[in-house]
Amino acid sequence: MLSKKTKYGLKALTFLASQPNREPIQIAEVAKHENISQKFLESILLTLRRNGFLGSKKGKGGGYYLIKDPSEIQMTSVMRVLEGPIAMVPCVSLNFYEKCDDCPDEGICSVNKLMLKVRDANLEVYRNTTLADLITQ
Amino acid sequence: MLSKKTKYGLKALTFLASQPNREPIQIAEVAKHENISQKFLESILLTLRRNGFLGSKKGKGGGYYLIKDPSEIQMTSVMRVLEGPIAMVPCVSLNFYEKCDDCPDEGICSVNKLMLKVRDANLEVYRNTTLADLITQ
DNA sequence: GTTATTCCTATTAAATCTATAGGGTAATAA
DNA sequence: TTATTACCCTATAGATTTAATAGGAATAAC
Repeated sequence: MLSKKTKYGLKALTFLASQPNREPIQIAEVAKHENISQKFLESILLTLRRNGFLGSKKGKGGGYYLIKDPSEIQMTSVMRVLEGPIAMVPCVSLNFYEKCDDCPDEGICSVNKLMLKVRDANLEVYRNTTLADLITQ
Repeated sequence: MLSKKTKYGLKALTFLASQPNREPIQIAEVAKHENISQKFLESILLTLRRNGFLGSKKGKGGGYYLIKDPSEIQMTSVMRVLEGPIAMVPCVSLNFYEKCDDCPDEGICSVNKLMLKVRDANLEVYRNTTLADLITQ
């Protein structure tokens, strides 16, 4: 299952990307427009800012805004920041590799074999989809 | 993340599929060979039997065995039984469709748009992979 | 200085996953 | 028939993760 964090984060990014300009938009406005708990969204937007997707401005007239062109934001990076590893098991993860402690040999592991295919298929989708592709005209 | 239930279930299926014949194999033997808690595995094998993947024989000399040819067992059905829906959100699920309560219109939802692609990519993998493909010769 | 807004930490509530406990039931061999 | 073996089933506890809330600190505009 996709976590609500990722779901909300994607919706927020899309909303910001669909703005006519890059003026700061308040958290409250995003939350209202996308039906998201404002406090929860607050922490999500913070994560997105810390990871280089958003800029922010404090005080009156402040808010969040995209700092890249939507067509330059790949879903691979968005998913990794919000949802975590793209691989379903650590032993096939490119960025978060870990050996399974219960598995003596990855080379003959059926789970490894299947999840490698799944990872590649997902990567293919995420690499070829940018934020710009998700905006409905 | 892939649940341990699915992971263990896949390993058990592969182990049973790699047996030279279809004689019953005891739970204890599967558990030992695959480093799985026997009690946990017990419930997983039960699920697999109820869903038509395995047969079982009680009493002395009993155990579990495959009742289909490994090449006829698609990963789509295995994953649905063990892991649940293949889709990451209910609004793009083929077998478990549900409308998102926070989303007014799926047609213009960026999450829906992205997860549709992901679902299709995963289905493609699962449909084209059978248990036979996971056995290492 | 007042107001509006983001920023940050900690905590709680709920849900899910993993595993264990403990026995019940059926089949088989002798 | 008796003992044994092994599957069958339910309940529950512990651990982890997720989702959301609370409360205030810092910053900027006016």
